[in-house]
Amino acid sequence: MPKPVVPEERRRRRRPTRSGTVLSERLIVDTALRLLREHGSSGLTARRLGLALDCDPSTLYRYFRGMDDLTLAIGDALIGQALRGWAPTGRWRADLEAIGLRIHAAYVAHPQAALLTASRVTGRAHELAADEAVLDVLRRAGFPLPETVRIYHAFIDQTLAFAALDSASLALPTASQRADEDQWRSTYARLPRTTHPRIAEAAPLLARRMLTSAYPTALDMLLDSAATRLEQPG
Amino acid sequence: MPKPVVPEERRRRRRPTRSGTVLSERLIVDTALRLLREHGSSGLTARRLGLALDCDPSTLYRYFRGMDDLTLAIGDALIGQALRGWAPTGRWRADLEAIGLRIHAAYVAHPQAALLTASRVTGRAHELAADEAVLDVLRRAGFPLPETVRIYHAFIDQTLAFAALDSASLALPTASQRADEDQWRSTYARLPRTTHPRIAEAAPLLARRMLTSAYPTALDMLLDSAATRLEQPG
DNA sequence: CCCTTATGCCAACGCCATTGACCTTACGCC
DNA sequence: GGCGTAAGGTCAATGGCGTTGGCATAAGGG
Repeated sequence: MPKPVVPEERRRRRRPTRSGTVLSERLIVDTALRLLREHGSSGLTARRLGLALDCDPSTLYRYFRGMDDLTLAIGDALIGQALRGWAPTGRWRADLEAIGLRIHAAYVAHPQAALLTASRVTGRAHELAADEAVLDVLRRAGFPLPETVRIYHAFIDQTLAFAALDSASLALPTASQRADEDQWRSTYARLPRTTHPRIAEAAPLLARRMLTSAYPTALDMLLDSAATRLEQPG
Repeated sequence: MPKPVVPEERRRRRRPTRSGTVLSERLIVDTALRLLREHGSSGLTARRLGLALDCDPSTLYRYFRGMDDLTLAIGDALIGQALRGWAPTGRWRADLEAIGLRIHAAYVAHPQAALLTASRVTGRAHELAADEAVLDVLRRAGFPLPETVRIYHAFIDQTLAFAALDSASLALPTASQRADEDQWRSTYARLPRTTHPRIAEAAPLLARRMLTSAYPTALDMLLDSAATRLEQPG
């Protein structure tokens, strides 16, 4: 049977590690984020984390049931970070845009971590707070309940989905991340007009646009559609 | 130095494995897809693949440079499957809807494999064909070139992003995949009305809707926005 | 101040991908 | 039809991984 994990708020004894550092959930998560940034999305290992914290890898199991549990904690930290200090303005479209862009930005700021967590539903505190905020904005805007739920679902999943996708390309090892303008040119602009005429004519525009995230555009289009329905119900 | 890999079309000798089966790229990829389905997205290992094919794990390195190379081959197979047999109807909105849903469906039909490949850009033949098709539909519909590129980018990334996200939840080990209605009830419906009033009032609707993919909704909203712009340029 | 037990540490297990050396047999050539 | 070559299957080994059970020790409540 696995060792029991004591929840952070119940922790009484704080016994320092042999080298003197005192562990905590917070410290572990922060260190994990650093390792992810430094060693890539597969660079977070119990052994490495133990090395970085100067403790035995097995000690981590006093704080998390396993690496997967730690992963979820990392995800919750990202969401918490995204909404810290946010407050609604009362203008529903601006508020939703802000929430979406903030969450997306928080994930993309830690692409290696986002890759591991963006598609996990944690049900933890920060995530619930974000959901409540989105629903509240929509209800106050005047959307009926079924429409609110419909839009909420599309909104939140689209945000997380783009966060994961955009993180994936950012987290690639820099060797294969020559996905800059030159890379796009060499892949798309050299296609012969005879076989791929549409790509050929669009190549310069594509080369410029594909370097950026499509999330802001997709978000605007989603909000366009919602606004139309608010004006013309049914 | 790693062993050289002979491309499939150059293969001359077909030496059977000790148990008599004759290997090929095709056979390996198909077996890999089966293993992924049976053992989950982390269940594809060289050892297991060797066991299933009745060959030594190291034999696989005669066919692929490594497991990552095999992963890309799997992704290529999925894309090919998505496009097989599609033809445009001339109605732009229906065509885009069909392309999006087909790609999304092909990935989600192999969620464990999709998880590994959906966010990898290959630039290979089938992917280029899909891009050309989307651009062609938009241009024929009458969108100006910059608008075409803008919508294309949002459309294709939205499709892939949702494919990855939806695959992720489908591919979870069945133990933690109690994300059915009961799970949603226990997570969301038990939140007190005092702290999370919006979630509380929406809980029944949420429990039903969150079980399905938000992609069709998000796709419709994107196409709504595009249609509006086509009618009212600028 | 003492006892309990939380918490850190150690050693070990069974996985994993990958490699280099070896061997055997299918095939192209004469 | 036989033969030499090298393609391709196999073996053994390396160093990494997550995770566990047992153990020692010191923190902190009483």
